[in-house]
Amino acid sequence: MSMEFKNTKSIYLQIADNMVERMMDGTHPPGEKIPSVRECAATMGVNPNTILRTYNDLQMKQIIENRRGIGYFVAPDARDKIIQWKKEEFFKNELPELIRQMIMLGIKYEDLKPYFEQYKS
Amino acid sequence: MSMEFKNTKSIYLQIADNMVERMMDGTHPPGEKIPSVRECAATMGVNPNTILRTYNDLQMKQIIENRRGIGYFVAPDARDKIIQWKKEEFFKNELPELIRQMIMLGIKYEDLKPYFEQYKS
Amino acid sequence: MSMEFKNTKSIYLQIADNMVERMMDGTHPPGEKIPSVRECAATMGVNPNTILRTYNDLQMKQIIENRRGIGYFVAPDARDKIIQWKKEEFFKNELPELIRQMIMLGIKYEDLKPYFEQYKS
Amino acid sequence: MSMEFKNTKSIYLQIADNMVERMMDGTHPPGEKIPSVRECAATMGVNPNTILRTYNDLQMKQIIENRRGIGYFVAPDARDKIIQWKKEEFFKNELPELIRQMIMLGIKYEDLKPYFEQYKS
DNA sequence: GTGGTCTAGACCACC
DNA sequence: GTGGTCTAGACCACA
Repeated sequence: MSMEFKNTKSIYLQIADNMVERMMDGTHPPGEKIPSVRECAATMGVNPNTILRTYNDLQMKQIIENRRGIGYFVAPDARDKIIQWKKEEFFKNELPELIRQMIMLGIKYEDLKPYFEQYKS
Repeated sequence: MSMEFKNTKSIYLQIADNMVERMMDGTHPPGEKIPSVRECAATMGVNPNTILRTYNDLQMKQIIENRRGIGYFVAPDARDKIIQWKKEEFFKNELPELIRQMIMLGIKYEDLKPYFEQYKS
Repeated sequence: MSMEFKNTKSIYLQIADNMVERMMDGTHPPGEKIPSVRECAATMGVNPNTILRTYNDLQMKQIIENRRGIGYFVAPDARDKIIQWKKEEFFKNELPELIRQMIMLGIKYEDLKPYFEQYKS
Repeated sequence: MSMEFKNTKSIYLQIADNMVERMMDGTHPPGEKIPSVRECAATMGVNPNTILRTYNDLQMKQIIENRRGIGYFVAPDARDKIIQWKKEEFFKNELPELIRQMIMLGIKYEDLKPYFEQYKS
């Protein structure tokens, strides 16, 4: 089984997002080993170098750590790091852009409500 | 004065967004001429080819029209075209992704309220 | 002419050191464009991907900047960034290790003097 | 208790440095037995293969000797061997690089003095 | 077995 | 022309 990728974002970043989600939902808890570069590459159906790029990226963000010759592990405080990183991105970049666009389109705050309730499950 | 660009989105698309906003806020009303490729390039501080790409893009979306030898003009129904295009994009692509992310970060619908009121002015 | 590389350090890091030195000695002053990835690869006699790695590394350290489709440029405050980075490395990692070793070998502070005077030119 | 390792140098070499220091400071005097591969691996919290590599390395430098079935022993002239080896390394490789870097950073010979006195104890 | 580096070469978006 | 991404595959050091 190989993952499906959008064409609008580079694969290695989509995989990073995917890994991050799996850390947040408990599939890869803090301190645990994540799949090896080669294994992950096989699973995702991409080149090992692509995964290496993903892992490098996450390592730089201090979300995963590398133990030489053993593999990559989820950092103990990975969740904090992720939330901090994503929230910053959300409030600094995405939300203002979102609001700007909604104003332009005449969409009001209240108009969003039904879309949120749909996901309340 | 040259425009500021983010590195996460291509310049010609950022300029397109910019033009579209100026059409929506009345700076470039329907039927009016917009700046020539060269002039716009100079204003923005970018390569004329980049502007050309922006204008081509907007022309394909039927938001602007080209009168050979004279220049580019805002289409009579530009506003409708823009709203139709952007709304579709918003509800189909952006909103679901937004909600997914907010759930992951534990941000609630109500948390957005203050950000909207801030822009009510 | 291709650069000479040691075997103890990866090529892309040796090239990074090389570039940094050229920024410090004025060959690549702040704000100036540095050789394109391909050009530099040809000069150094290595694969373009290797240079790309080097440049990515320097970009992350905010020593060089990227202007889309145009090339890489030395950051305005590159010198400060470099000195800050290298000094930190020097006093935190290298110097203590150096002193520890000198003590073990019975080399005294004064023994270093002649080696420094040799480079006074 | 497991040893702390830097990521910039291979573990087996860091352990070698550690052993060498303990020979110089008298913890492991010439002729004495050093901990077995397994014991050392347990103490350090690493894979026995890693220790084996360390011991092989030191054996090749004639700093330790292997008596089959008994264990590894500090060579009678270990101290001389170490000093000879380290001094050569120091003056040939490390010192020139050190000086080059200090010049680039504008650090002078005299600036080092306080750091040495601090360790005089 | 693990990751890290490097090459060669392709294809793409962008300026 | 510029950089960015991806693949395929080799070789290495390390655990």
